[in-house]
Amino acid sequence: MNIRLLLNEKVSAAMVAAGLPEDTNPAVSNSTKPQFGDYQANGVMGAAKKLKTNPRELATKVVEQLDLDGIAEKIELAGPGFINIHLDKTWLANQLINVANDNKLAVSQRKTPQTVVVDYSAPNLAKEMHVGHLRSTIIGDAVVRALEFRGDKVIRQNHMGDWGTQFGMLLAHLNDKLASNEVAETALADLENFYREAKVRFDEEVGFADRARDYVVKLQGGDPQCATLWQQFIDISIAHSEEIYQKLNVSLTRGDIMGESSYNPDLSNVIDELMAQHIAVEDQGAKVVFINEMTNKDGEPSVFIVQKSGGGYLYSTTDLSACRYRVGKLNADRIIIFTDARQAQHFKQVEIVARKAGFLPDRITYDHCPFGMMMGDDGKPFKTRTGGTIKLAELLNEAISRASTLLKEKNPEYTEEQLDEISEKVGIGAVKFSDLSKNRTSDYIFNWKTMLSFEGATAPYLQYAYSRIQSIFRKAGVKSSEIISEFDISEPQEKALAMKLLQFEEVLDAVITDCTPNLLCNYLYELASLYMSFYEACPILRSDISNKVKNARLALCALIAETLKQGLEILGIEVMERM
RNA sequence: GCGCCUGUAGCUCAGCUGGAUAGAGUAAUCGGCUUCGAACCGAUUGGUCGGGGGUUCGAAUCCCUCCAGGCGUGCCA
Repeated sequence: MNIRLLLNEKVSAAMVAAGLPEDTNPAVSNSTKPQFGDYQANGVMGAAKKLKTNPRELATKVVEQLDLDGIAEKIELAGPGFINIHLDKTWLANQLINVANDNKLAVSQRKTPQTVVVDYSAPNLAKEMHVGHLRSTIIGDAVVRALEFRGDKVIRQNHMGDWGTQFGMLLAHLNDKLASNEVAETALADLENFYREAKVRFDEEVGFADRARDYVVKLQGGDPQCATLWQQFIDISIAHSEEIYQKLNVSLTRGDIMGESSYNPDLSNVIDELMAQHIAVEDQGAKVVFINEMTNKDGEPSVFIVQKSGGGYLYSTTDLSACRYRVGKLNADRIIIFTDARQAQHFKQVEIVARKAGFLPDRITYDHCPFGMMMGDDGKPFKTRTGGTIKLAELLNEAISRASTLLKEKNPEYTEEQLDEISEKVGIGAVKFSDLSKNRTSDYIFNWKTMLSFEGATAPYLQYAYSRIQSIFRKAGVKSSEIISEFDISEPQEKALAMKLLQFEEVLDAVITDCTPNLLCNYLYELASLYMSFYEACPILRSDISNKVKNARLALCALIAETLKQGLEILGIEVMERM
């Protein structure tokens, strides 16, 4: 059920009946103020401008044709030509019954499901996951779950960085460690440190850099000893990532890993095809594509290198191969890639070349969803005082520990076990929500305080709303599933909640179309906030409340709890009976 | 130099297919627990929407320009 779409259709029909062209946009949206009704249609004014007629008169004609019998209780004409729609309370109550009786909360399912390939997380296996990896991982995961909830077929792809040039350096260093009888697990216990050691040797030690480069060539050539070393490295790195995913409640599994190395056998084919089609040409010893659609710093066509002068391949080659694989083998209808904004130009180039080469037919959408870098308080790229980055594991543990402290204060009666379980849900939820609720395509500022806050517009606020509802059911001595779905919308708080509940699908659609989970965060916060106001204003279990009203309010509570739970589940945030 | 992104309340951010009086959280101040959980609710204070032009009935939103910041711009990913 998408009310906005329904009203859009109705107003559109009225516009056509009033003599307007069929493609006129009704522009129905939520009303900006309560006195302007629940929804408003603004399209008449734009149409009037085009036709050079009086908007007010045109709006009158459209309203005459507008048939919202049973849906709206009042349609008003206001200002220069706004059409304000006040929805009918009985109609709203009936819609709520549909939501209550549907296990998908009446969110309509795709009639023709799409196959959507979603590329996200993609940690670099050379390093431990740090706070910068948070965004791609959790935004991607939220979009994935939203797509699945709507009925699309999703194929997760974790495009792990397991094949870069830096691996030569890491392998050389690991080899030396093993030669001096160290065990791989011990050597790699601290990935960050291991990487730093290798980098220092690479920069300073005579001969090491050359050995590192040899390792790259050997690795890409399939040398067995290299492959063994590489595999040890990869296994430990992956285990680390999986630990983080589990803690973060992210749905990625080992089966979703399709690292850069997976495309290695196909890279030469990609080059052959590009050469055969004369899309790529040789230039200064390298194989490149000149892209006329974009320009470089000299105003000439931008250069897209697909093979280095030494014969090596680059991430451009890998991404082209990945594109071909996703279209050809995975049958993608849509490809979504989450990376930071620095790669925006790269993916634009990949798309242009892939389309030209026929790897990516026009019917397939290719969405690169960029997001900004994390900055420090000073607006400069984020670093800790010691110059490093904050490890993701460290941030998560800190969040859990702070939640635990708070929880102990508020509920001293909890057992250790309960404490651990709840503080993990609260702490992780807080971190995820604070990141997911931002929609920054540009850079954003990392802030311990807001990231670890449990008050205001945070995950704990939403979890608290859910727990409060469960508390009411306990007190009433009924289960939410036993409540008869009958609604009585009389108080303003109840109407506001009914409206909000019925907008769940609208929000999900927007999240899926634009890959913006922050809209879902906003929505759930508003829902919880409306519930808190309702909670204060409308008593439920008090003795002077009639059974009819009591039941209706409990039914409303049940729907709110379900929607909160489902919405948070899409964000990968858990709810609990008590907190 | 060129390209992309960004500039909204003290701080962190929504809002951006042009719509009516620009919203939250936080911080500050005040009020509310003998009544369904105060991680809450209510109220007040706080804005030249970076500056300047333009388009029009109407601009935070679209266009131009300037300023500031971030990123990218041929052999890293």
